[in-house]
Amino acid sequence: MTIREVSERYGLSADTLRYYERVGLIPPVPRTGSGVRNYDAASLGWVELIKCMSAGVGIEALTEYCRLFQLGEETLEARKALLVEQRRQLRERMEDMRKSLDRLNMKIENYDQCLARKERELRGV
Amino acid sequence: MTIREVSERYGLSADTLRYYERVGLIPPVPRTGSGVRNYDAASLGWVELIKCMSAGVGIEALTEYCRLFQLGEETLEARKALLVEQRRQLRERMEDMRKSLDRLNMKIENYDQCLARKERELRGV
DNA sequence: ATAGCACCTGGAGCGGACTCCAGGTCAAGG
DNA sequence: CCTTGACCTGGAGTCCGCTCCAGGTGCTAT
Repeated sequence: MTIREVSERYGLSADTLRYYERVGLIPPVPRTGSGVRNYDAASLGWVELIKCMSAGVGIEALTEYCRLFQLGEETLEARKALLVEQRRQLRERMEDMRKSLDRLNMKIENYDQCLARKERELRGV
Repeated sequence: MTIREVSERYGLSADTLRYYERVGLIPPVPRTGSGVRNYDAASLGWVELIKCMSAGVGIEALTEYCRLFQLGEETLEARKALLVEQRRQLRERMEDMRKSLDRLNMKIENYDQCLARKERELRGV
């Protein structure tokens, strides 16, 4: 599968796909004789994984995960530890965002009341 | 209240507090005769607001909110619209992060099973 | 009077996550 | 053959959200 097809399938630009490979977010993609990327099922799996995870896990952790994966069975525990730590951090950030959201909701409600009051006053005049 | 005291109270560096003011995340802080910042209750309120919101809302939107606020009553509706739009975006990002978290949980569970199986095999030998 | 310290400003630097570009290669079609 | 178009590479540029720095000012304590 060409980079263009992968790009279209996952909604990631070709540049982004090359970037992911460059920095080691996904293992080297197989190439044709002339050096053109030819994504196989394994590569597609990595692309899908990274696309999904990159919203919540940083590049650095994901490259480390990819590196460990390529080292084989011996790194199973290290990989799990990495994922657990990333989960902790993600939960923390989500909790902060939830606080922002709560605050946003409070403020919006407040504006609603404020605007409704002005409305009534206008009609009362 | 000096910048140092505010810094300690909210756990934000003095540099960050100056930065917030510089880019207009909070309105100009009152100064002493010699130009030193002297935070009053209103400024503290802004600092607290920004600290809470910055986890979920971008700088640009927050500066715009601050700008509108300083323009007075006329901008009530615009401010509300801004908050509603930011809430929409925040919910979207949180949803993406939730997907990452789900995926992370699945993978961790998988590693757990994998490691447990290896454990059993080891004991079985 | 002077040393020391907290504070000021404008501007540069940084890390993360892309995004864009110039210049080059290759396979296919006219 | 020669052009065209998709792909390649390495490197530079961009945006965000800080963070650091140099050089300067002013209060305070000795």
